[in-house]
Amino acid sequence: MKVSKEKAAENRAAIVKAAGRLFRERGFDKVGVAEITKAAGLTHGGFYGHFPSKDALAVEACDAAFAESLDRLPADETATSGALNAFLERYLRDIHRERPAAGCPMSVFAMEVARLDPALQSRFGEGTERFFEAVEQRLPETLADPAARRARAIAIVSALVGGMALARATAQGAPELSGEILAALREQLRALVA
Amino acid sequence: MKVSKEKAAENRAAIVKAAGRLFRERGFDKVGVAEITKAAGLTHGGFYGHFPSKDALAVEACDAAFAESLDRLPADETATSGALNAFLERYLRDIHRERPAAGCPMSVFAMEVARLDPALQSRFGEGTERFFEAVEQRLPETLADPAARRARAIAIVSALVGGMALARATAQGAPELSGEILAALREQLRALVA
DNA sequence: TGTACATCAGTGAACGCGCGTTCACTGATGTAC
DNA sequence: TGTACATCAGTGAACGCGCGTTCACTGATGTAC
Repeated sequence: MKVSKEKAAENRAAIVKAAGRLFRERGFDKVGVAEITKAAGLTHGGFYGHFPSKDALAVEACDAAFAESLDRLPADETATSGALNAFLERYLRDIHRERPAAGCPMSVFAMEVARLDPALQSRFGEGTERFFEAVEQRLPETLADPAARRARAIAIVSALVGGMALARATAQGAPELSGEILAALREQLRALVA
Repeated sequence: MKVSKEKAAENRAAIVKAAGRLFRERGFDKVGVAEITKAAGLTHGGFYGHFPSKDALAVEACDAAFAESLDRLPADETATSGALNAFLERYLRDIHRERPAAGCPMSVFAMEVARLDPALQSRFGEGTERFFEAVEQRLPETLADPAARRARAIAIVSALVGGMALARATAQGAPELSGEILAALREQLRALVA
């Protein structure tokens, strides 16, 4: 049955939101269109009235996940190592490891993006670039050389993404190691921010 | 038709080898049993005479990939920053980004392992631990504190894994960024090894 | 050493299942008068 | 404002495809005599 334009827009947004959560939790391939629409309170048939394909939804869901994740960076962009440190601590918390569904898209998608839709790849690249820039802007002014600041930001984000991926990969099979990875990064990255 | 025991063992090894290559290239879910056995010069029907399931093959293929990758670390375990630096440079080369099929298993599997077979998860954890230890042993003796050495090794490996994942994810959609990531890590990690 | 036969590695058709996508249909919405 | 009707968001059955797994069969191997 038809539904008001307003309600239809809400339904579309609910699909994107559910997809963002489920894709991050289980990966693009392990979540079906039927499950996503069901999580949004709909049936799968109407999906293609909103999106041309599952891949197109993936692009929007990835974009939304990046936007959500960037919003978690300390709001003020002044170069205070304290604020950036707080962000790193938060990124490396157990809760982030256990709830990828609400977490950083790079730490869950990076390794499958290379094999997915080219449109998704360029959006992912844009999101990654914004992440690098955001971290670079928040590095303390002690690091004066612009090239070094940029490289430092890239190294920090790489360590966050790789560390979180390894911590999740070992969370069940080697829980102590998993916790140790997060602790080691909290400690070592402090030195790179200060 | 039956085949000699020797030939059968060769066939089994060929399946593991092909799986190691194909899984790393395209991911566990995107490569079928039929394609793997075909790459090994066989048909899919005989597969279950060698392995109880596709998951069981994945465990062996992952193990083999770790062994292969650890062999690439500088052979002598003395603490020479030069040898470790050479390994990092090699890890971060373009050729490694372009040929995941022969590369580090962590940089391709880490993000999907958490959703796969528990047996695979513990093997992956063991491989990761061996990687950390290998890097730690090769850190220069300037870093005396054992806890700091261990944390440093974990941070370095995390940055390698995350950086390679991000470089691959952006290789098509943002090629300049992809190259910049590898260059930044080569530069920044030098400081962490020295 | 030579022969007969049981074993079993490998073959290829088939099964069952899940998933992305399509489509005829439904009935509330929102517009034209 | 009220009524008739065209639109179209959403439904649920169905299609086609690929994949993991099974199984009856084949024929070379390797053993027993």
